[in-house]
Amino acid sequence: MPDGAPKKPSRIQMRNRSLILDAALDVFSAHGYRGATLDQIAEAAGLSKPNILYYFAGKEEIHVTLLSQLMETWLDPLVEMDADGDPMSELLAYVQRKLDMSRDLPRESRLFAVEILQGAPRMLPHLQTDLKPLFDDKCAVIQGWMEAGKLAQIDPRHLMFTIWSTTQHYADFDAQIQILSGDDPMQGARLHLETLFRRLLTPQTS
Amino acid sequence: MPDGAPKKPSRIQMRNRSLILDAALDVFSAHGYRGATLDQIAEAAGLSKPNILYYFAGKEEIHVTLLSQLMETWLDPLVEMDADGDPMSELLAYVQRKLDMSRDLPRESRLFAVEILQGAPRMLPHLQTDLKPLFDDKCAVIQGWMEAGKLAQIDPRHLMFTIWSTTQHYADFDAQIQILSGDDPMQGARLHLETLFRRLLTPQTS
DNA sequence: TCGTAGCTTTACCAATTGGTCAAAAAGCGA
DNA sequence: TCGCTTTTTGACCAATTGGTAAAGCTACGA
Repeated sequence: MPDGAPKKPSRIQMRNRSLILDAALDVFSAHGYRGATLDQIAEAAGLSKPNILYYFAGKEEIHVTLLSQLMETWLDPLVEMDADGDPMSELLAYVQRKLDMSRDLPRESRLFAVEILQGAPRMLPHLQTDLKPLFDDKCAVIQGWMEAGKLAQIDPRHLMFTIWSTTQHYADFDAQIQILSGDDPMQGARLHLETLFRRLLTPQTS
Repeated sequence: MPDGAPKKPSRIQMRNRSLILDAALDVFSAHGYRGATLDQIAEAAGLSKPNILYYFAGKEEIHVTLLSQLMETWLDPLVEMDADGDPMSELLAYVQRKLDMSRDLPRESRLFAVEILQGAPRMLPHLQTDLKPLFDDKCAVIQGWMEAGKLAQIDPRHLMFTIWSTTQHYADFDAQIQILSGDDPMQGARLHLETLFRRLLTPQTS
């Protein structure tokens, strides 16, 4: 029995674990951590509650697993922003990738939002170790672009906040947007944000 | 016993009801409706649980009362936007008022956010009857300003979404911002948003 | 000062919660 | 097919939940 061998998971394990995580994503993103119940998750997954606890040690482990997986997905669009590419194209492409995520992964966006809203009790370490260095790095890249005259001057950190808030808003506040928006909001959002950030970032040759 | 007389509330009633609502704002904004418990609210208010239920019929009534009161406060900055004022000043002032609310009333902002995030189950009627007409009205005003050449052209509805998301972000995602922001974020936000919306809305005389 | 309306508390529900356990069932390699 | 591991289940538990009932306390006008 070599101690480090984690024993590859069976097909059943793979299937049920992802069944559970998918159900948990539904429930946690809709009710927050405290508002979610194992019974809801079990029913949504089509499994019995004790069976859920056969695959995960407890409610918290499910939540933490979900958040850890999400962190990667969430940072990916920012990682892809290339310091050597064309500044305006890179930033606009980043905005579009973030907007795509709001459209394609609204549950994940809400899970993230509700966690931060509640003070990020289970995610502060992740934010410190994963997000913070990446954020500082990319802000420096943007600062460099601005100093090179490729983009209009603006505080890079607040620029990032603006990108995040405007794009994620379409997932997180969907209920409100559905009420106020006439036609398909997402198509309009695409054009709107493209215009917004182009006007904001186009350098003025005085 | 004249039936329509609601009998003015005593001083004790006034004090305890507002004590409860303030405590409930803490708890609901931090955990959402399902995640909040009457015991938490009772402890935060410094009253016993049965005493809480003497003033409110139940958990839901507390929540609904809170949301109803909030709706007024929340719409007020938009109501104040004057169709007869200077367009650019009016819009920039609106942005600053919204940002002030994020700084001064972060709990209220989060209560609103968490309610919308979870599908606005207890607020859809309010949004329909209170927010929607006001929103349509103000969008028409902005549209008029743009057609008069006072502001650069952009979809007024998405402009409103952008104002809401960028300003409320500083209250709702405070936990994240604290990690990523060096100095006081609010002062930076003020300047950033002023620049942002000025660049976005300044008409280009081609 | 006393009575009564308004306020508060103690004791208590029934339902739901996260979680346990042992036994049953289902897979599955030989 | 056998025998063993993995998976699933039903019964159960202590703690917490929203809420109730009734008794006790307090303020305050007559």
